[in-house]
Amino acid sequence: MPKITFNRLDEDKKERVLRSAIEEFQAHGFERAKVEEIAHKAGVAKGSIYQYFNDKKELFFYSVTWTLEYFMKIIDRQTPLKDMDVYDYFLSGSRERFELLKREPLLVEYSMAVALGKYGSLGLEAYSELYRIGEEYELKLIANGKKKGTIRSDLDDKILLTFFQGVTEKFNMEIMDKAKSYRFEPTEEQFLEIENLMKSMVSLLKQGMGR
Amino acid sequence: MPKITFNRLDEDKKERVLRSAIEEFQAHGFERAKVEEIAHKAGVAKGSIYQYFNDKKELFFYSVTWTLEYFMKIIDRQTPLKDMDVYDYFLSGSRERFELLKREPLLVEYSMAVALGKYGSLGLEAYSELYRIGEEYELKLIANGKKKGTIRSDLDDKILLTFFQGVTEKFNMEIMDKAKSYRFEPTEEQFLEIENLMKSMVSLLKQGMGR
Amino acid sequence: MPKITFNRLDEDKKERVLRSAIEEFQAHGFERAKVEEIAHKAGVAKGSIYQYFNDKKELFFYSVTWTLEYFMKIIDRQTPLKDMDVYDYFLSGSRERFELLKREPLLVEYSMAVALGKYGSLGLEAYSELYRIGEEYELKLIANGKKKGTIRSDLDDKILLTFFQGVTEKFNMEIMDKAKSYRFEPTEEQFLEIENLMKSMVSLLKQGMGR
Amino acid sequence: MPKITFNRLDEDKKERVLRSAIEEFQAHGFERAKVEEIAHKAGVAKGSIYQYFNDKKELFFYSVTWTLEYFMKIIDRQTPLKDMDVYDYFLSGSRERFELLKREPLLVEYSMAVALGKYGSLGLEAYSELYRIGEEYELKLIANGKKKGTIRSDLDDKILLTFFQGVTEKFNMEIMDKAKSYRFEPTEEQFLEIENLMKSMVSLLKQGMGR
DNA sequence: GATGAATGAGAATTCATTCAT
DNA sequence: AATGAATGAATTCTCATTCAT
Repeated sequence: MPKITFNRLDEDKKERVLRSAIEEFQAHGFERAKVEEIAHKAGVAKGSIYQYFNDKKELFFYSVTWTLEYFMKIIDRQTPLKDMDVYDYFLSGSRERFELLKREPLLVEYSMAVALGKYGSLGLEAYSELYRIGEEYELKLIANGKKKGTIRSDLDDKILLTFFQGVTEKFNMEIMDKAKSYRFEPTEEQFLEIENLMKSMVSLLKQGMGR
Repeated sequence: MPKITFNRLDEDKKERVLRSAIEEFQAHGFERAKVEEIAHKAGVAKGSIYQYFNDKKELFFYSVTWTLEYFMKIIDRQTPLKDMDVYDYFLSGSRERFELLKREPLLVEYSMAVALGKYGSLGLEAYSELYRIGEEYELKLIANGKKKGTIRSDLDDKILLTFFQGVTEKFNMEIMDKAKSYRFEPTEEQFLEIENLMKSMVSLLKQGMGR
Repeated sequence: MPKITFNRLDEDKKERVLRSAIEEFQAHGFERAKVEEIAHKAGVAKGSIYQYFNDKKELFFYSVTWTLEYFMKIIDRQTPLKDMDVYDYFLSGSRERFELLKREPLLVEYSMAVALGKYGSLGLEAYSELYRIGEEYELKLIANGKKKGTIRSDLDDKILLTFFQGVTEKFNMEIMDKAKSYRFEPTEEQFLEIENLMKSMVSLLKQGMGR
Repeated sequence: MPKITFNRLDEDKKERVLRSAIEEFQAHGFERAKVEEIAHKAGVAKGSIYQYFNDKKELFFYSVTWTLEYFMKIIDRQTPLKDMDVYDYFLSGSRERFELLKREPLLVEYSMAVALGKYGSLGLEAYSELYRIGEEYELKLIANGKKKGTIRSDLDDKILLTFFQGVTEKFNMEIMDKAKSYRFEPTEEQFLEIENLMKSMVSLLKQGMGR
């Protein structure tokens, strides 16, 4: 969706532009984010932004897409997932996210913000595809769980999914908040707090969904 | 927080102004909401808005406050709550919200949007007080539950709260979505679907948190 | 120039309105002075101001006129002046102004501000008449002085007037500044400082203009 | 104090903008001066003004600063001044000002207006520094005069300064008024009138301050 | 391709003045 | 006569986007 000009740029500049955009969007929201400021932070001229993208909206969309693709690559690499247990899925996801958060706080927060609808319809549009994929996958896990007998079968799959999502979303946000406050050099103690949080949640999930 | 002039207005006009504002904010977000449009919808002159509020931001804040107070009054009236069970609390809350949604879809959606952070820091500021109150209350219910033996005591109260909130928030949004799509004249069947949703969730909550 | 309505008011209210106006004009200048604020300070409704005056400009003009008339009355009462010496005139004027300043700092400062052109063409218009009268009088004194031999006759009357005005204006401002800083209860010492200032100036005037 | 953008402009455009601003401010005062009009006169777009300055106030400040700096350069060039006599100082200053007035009536009038407080606190702020410098210099001349015996020593330096300033300010305004009315092509006769005015004033100053 | 100055549509805000009660 | 809510013209300021260099 960016113009060809953008693709021809060297990776470094591309990344600078996108990260500047994300920082600015996160800091001020879409409307109040200034193209000039984005350009400045990226070390390029304001006009250049318009050589790369048709308009601010397109830059926003692409910054979201880019972020999600970044995660997809990582997640793809990390999760063989076939026949994984829902609980393990959740656990592994959280652990990854925690690691990721230390490495890429900006991107993690950005994707969360978009996912939670903080950018309104704009963000959801860009996000919807990924969302659908994740949901599909989770439903598969739930179906598997039922078959294997690790998940109660008296409730509808959709309902179990809602439950699962509710718990994991909230929990992930909690972890993010914690991790953010530890930001630089999380101590062993803090790491354990996070671990504990995750285990408790799995316990709740398991007990709630289990038969 | 509005100017005295606003308070002296007759109820009808006050409400028209606030509802117009809420509609506009919901439709376009804070930044893109136009004061002129709000005034027009309310049937007053643009300048009048500035006789009532110092600026757009103040109008926004007050529209949120007003919405929340509207709910508080209703909820106060409906919930004696002393020694209520967490599960019942949730159930009763949801039922109320469902009723409310039919009566006041605009306000319910608005408060949800604010609560979920869709208006960014702006909204959270206005909302934070109410949020704290709700949380406190829920913590009390959890503590009670533990004493009475209806809630497992191997987990921290804070963690149980996170679980509780995660499930209920998601669930409420689901209910809202359903209700919105039925909007006018929900059939018996649809009503049952909602009922079922609520019961399932209580079951999940109970099993997850119960001992 | 005010409407009949204004003249029918009791003295107290008239004065409150005018003084409020003057305060506001002095504090913020004509453009930024708010009619609402003037009304509020005077304890009347904004609309009432428009029952008294056609518009803000008229209120301003009248406040200037009123101030000048206030001074005229006092000066008339105090100066029999026939055949007075220029130096005595100056001295007496200054002394009066000093006394006045303690009693009516607002009005004195206001008239000075108007006279010095701080209200632009607006103020000068209202002031011009009084200015002409004062100048005429001073020219007469100068002519007298020449006849009596107390003023050098090698210079033009107009030039001597310019000199006289330059010195007295500056000097009066100096006195005003001093007096303002002493505002409440000027001590004996401070009074002497003012006295000294006045005498020095007369000496300079006398020596400069004298033969 | 202007933004970098302004500094990068070519001299011609910079000057057009500043002169337009000054014209507009002089014609209508700060409050009623319209940014749009300034831009129009300068032949640039309204928005451009805001690329150059943060707001109208900043434009005003800079227009004053620029004017004063313009004079400083000229005056620096013209006055070696070491050990100059107060009277000569005055005379030279006036002559310069007269010349300047023919060349730059707009700037001279503007600086006078600012100096005389016609722009209220706004203008004085920008002007105060220069004012202090001038005053300091004049005090030095007075002290010198006393030492050399050309100035009476029975009066305080500060008082003599006040006298000096009062006379020169008024006189300069008189010269300005005259010059303005002759504007283009002052005849020999008119020039003599001005000369005469200056000489008379020096005589008055000398006699007043001399021993 | 890069740059950054120029543009102007668009929105918020102000406040003198009007006018119904 | 008094009041104060209503009005909208007028102005400042913002910033995405264009375009000449």
